[in-house]
Amino acid sequence: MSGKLEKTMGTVRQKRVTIIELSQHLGMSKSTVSRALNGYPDIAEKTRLRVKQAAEELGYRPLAYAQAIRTGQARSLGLVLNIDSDSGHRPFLADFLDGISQRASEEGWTLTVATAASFDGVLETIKQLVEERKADGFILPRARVIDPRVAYLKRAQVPFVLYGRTGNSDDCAWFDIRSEKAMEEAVLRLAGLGHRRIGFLNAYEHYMYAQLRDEGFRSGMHKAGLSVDEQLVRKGVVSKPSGEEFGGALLDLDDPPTAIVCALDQAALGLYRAAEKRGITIGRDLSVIAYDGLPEGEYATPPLTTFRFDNGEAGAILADMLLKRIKGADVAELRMVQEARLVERLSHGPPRGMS
Amino acid sequence: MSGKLEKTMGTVRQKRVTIIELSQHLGMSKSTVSRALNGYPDIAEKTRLRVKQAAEELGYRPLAYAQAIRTGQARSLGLVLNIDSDSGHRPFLADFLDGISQRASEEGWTLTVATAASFDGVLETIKQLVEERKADGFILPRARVIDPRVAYLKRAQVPFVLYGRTGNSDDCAWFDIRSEKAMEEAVLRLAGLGHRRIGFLNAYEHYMYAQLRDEGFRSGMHKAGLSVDEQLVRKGVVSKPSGEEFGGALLDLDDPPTAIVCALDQAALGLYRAAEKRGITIGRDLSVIAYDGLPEGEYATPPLTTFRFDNGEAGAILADMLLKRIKGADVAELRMVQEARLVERLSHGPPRGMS
DNA sequence: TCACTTGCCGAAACCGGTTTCGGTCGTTTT
DNA sequence: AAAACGACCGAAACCGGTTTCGGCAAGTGA
Repeated sequence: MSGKLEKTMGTVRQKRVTIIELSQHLGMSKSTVSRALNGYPDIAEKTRLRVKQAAEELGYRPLAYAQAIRTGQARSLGLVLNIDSDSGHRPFLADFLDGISQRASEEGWTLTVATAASFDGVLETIKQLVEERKADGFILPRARVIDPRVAYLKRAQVPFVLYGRTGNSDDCAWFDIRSEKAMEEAVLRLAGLGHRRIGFLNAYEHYMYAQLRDEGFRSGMHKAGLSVDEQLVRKGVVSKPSGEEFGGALLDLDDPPTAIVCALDQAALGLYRAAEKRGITIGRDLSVIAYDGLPEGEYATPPLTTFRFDNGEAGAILADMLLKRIKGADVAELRMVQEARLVERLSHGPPRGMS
Repeated sequence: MSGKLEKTMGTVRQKRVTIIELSQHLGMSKSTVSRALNGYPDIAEKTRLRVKQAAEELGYRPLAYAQAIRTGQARSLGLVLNIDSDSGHRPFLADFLDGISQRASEEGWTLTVATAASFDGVLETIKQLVEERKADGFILPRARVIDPRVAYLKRAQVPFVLYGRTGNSDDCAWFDIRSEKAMEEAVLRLAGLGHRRIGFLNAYEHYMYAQLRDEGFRSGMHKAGLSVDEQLVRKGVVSKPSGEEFGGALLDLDDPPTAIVCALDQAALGLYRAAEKRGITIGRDLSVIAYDGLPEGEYATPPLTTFRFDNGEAGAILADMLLKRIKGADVAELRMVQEARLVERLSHGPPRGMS
């Protein structure tokens, strides 16, 4: 019988069994209990079993923050989002989060999420989390070519993993989807259908992925034996309105493209509007291939051909990497790329007049 | 000069200034420093200023977990998601999260997110978080009529707020959107256009919102002077496939409805497919009004008329309530409802033959 | 048989804060 | 002028764990 400790009256905050109570119940010192539970080798196996069983019975669970004060680990992964970020990136979040926190949970870790209103705010928030030690490491979504988050975390010696590469990610752990390959494939496929004037709606070039997708686009054009008309490539189109604006600009050219590759589904969706306003039928007069796999794309008219990747998987991989990194793994072994998968729908086809 | 503490060599984990160092720097005891920073009244204002300034200069920031061990608060809000939940609910998440963590950040709190694979798992995860004290309170999305999370948290005396009401939420804090009102309005509007046979595709009735929407639907029918044909109301349709199945069933009736109200956009989107397969044109042969404001709805053909609510706002409100609740506010003052806004698009109109 | 390990555990220090308690000093009351 | 008081701060306990260190008893080798 454990006795003596259930005396507290009804309304008091649920009593919790502490390590001291557990040790008293067992008739041994709390240091022994602690070491038994934490797998120290100088505890007899028999004792360890007794302790574990009693802990189970009494429902003992150590306070995370009490442990942290000595170990220095909060057992929490940090993720800082910024709100004003182009909404094109938002839909990912749900799956991404699931992936991360699922993997974290398996190890008894949790995910600490914070948001900031601007990219500068993100850095500030990360600093705060680091200084208060609310997170032991960070997942950094949407790597930038020059990324101040990376600079800070390196200096502060805090573990992190990148979703995407940076301009110089030699000494970083990262995971990325080879979206440049997807862009190349998009171009090649369009060229294969007979398109020769192919446009490209890209994102802001301070995002590393935008730079990579640009390379992919150009590489595809090169492989297809086509030359890039710089008039047909536009940057900074990451939203529906900008997609409509820049996409429309391409359509209004004297010699408009017969196909447009979009780095983002959102841009393509904006382009749809521009085309509609001009009486251009996508899939017939104009081919479009994009990237992201947003649910809206499936319902657009015509359904949008796009590249998709499971962001839940990405989240899980990143969480796994970060966990390993925190536990001391070398960055060199924490790098990984995967391919996006083409979802062929009806927004692309042979150029008008060739069908 | 603070002196003496910068001796550590290069590669060591960034040195942090502790309260002891700060107190030494100031030439006073650490208890005085602590109380000065925490606003105790027995500290001279002049002293408090000196301390605050020095803290600022040295960049002192207390460790969250070191504070927690004495105060018992981790300064973190808990949110436990379940993965297998019908995907119809997922898109909300991004905005919702933003809202929560934004509000939390303003108070120096963070958001701890965990996921579970099943609803039972959610309860287990919450228990774990509570016992380890990784969160001081919880936001419970998607209240159920009988909600085990509520039962547990009440017993454990842990603060929480509900997103939605439960069957008996008298002694709970909650925020909800009056979706029953939306359903009523949908019916009234359809009836006003001349519809008399109106169907209803509802969600699982163990969700409180489903029960409320059912009431709203019936209330609308009643106010319109229409009687409810039970044949035309179906439950448990929360996904695209089930929307197609159950929606199709309604369309296949001998005397099919001329309009269908959907408790969820996902259901409506499934219904769109069913209609398409049967050669029925939505907006002309069949009117549809749904609820959620998913982005897909805007791109569906025809664009879906639906009720929308800003989930970022909901998140912020819930976080605010939870914070207040944790600080001791009474549940009676922590209740709030808001209305969803109708987004009129092209999926509804007068019944065939009346236009 | 005695010194030397080795296995196992308890005592106590420690982590970095917060909170309680009591003491000093200048000021007011009587 | 003594007593009472209030403002202000320091010493020390405390929170609930983890980790270091030392000691005892049994086992081992010479």
